[in-house]
Amino acid sequence: MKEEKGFVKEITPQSEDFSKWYIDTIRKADLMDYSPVRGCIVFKPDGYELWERIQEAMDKRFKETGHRNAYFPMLIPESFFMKEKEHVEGFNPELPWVTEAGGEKLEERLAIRPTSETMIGHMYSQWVQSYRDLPILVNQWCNVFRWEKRTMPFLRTSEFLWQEGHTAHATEEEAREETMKMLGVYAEVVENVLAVPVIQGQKTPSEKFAGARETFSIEAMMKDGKALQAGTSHYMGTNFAEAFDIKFLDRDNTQKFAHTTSWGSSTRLIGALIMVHGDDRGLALPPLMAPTQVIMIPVGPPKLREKVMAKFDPLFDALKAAGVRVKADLREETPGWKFNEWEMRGVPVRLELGPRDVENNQCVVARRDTGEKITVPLDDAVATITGLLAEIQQNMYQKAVAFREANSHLHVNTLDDLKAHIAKQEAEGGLPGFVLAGWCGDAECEAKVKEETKFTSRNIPFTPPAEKHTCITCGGEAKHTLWFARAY
RNA sequence: CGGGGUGUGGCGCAGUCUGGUAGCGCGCCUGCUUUGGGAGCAGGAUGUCGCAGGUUCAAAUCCUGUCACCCCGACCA
Repeated sequence: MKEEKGFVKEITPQSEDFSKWYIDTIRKADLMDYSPVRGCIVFKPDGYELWERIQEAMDKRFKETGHRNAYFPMLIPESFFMKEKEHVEGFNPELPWVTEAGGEKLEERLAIRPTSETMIGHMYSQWVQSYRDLPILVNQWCNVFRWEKRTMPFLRTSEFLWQEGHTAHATEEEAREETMKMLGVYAEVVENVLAVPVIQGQKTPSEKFAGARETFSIEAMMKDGKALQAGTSHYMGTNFAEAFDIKFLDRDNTQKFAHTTSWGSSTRLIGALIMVHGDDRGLALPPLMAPTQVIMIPVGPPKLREKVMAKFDPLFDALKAAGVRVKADLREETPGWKFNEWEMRGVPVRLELGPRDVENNQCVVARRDTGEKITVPLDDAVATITGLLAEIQQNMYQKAVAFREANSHLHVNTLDDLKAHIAKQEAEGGLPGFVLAGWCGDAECEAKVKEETKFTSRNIPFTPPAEKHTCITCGGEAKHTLWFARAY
């Protein structure tokens, strides 16, 4: 790896170097560009295509679970925010406002939506009269604005693209079921399509969504050992229904407030994808996500190119016919240059075909995840490659699981133990990673962990170890077992 | 908004202390030779040194002001 030529250097566990690697990688893979507006990014076609794959996968599951897409306005009247106290307090500091239009001052200023609970709550109140109008199962794909203090491409930008699902139900039971169902959809897509393993669990009260009764999240571990919240699902209870007057007449002829949920996942997932699979060669994409799954490169001197192309073109067509997203790189550059370029862009499989291969009726197949190169008879090429793509998808997921396990630490009993653990890892060049600890349920105990170690609570896993622990901070009885980590 | 740092061709930087009219690597363009892991040679193009003012015969360099961006904190999908 020649660094002076402008290529990425090896990942180091230190997050300082890691974020440099991250920025470098996404810039060289041509995924995004910075916009002239602070904290906003431009999605270039290669980056946007990753989002399209996520959208496609999510949308399919949403439809399968009975949801439909709709669209709500981007500008939200200030008075809407005032209706739910926690919600205003949570979002006010980061709202951009429209105060003037057509050269005249507006009588009520309008926020550019940071999320749509308020607007949708307002609309639902008009759509719901009877229990027969429920449930409402609606999702919206849109952009939102949050004027963040610190931004990082994809992970946290002032404007971002996301999906937000908003549902209203007649009963608490049904709404709770919906909340968990959609968390499950997130986990399934992120694990099976993005090949990113996640921990499902419940957020502590201090980390829950502003205005929610309960928040659930999926959390993933990045290659620098930090946690990334990759999706959230909220049970709102009747908080928003009461604030926006979403009432219905039930079977028993009484007025009741609806129970609502919301759930969201964003272009942040692209960041997760990069930070979980990338390596010293740049991006690495799981086949189900890769815009290009197979890159075909003819090799050998141009004099012999015609002979090579006689075998190259039919193979290209055969792969295409088999449903593989294949691309041919016929540029004049030297092969080595092209190999590196496509590795950096994360293409899972490279196929080389040269004069020697034509002679032996074979081709050379290289996989991005392991670097392994194999020779395959031309007749078997399509079957081998489709099989290989599935195998790479699996392997990348398994590798990510193994990485997370290796950097997860169970049974940290006290704050001193945690500090010793962090010091030890830092001294040895390891990653502090995730830590599982008991917690008494007191917000002050939780806050103290953050103050002293910068580890924040991630979530209470649904499947905690059976043995009970004491609270990491106060040593009292642990009501919950909690994942702690440094987080993005 | 507190603490620190940086602004020099498309990208990354040197030059600033000690003023003398701008340089390096990558990239880009042209030509020839190359092509199974980031090619070689030759030639070429690209800068009002963040902005404004000041000092000086002379400012990227010194002084004053200002803007922008980045990093560390508080906030967050």
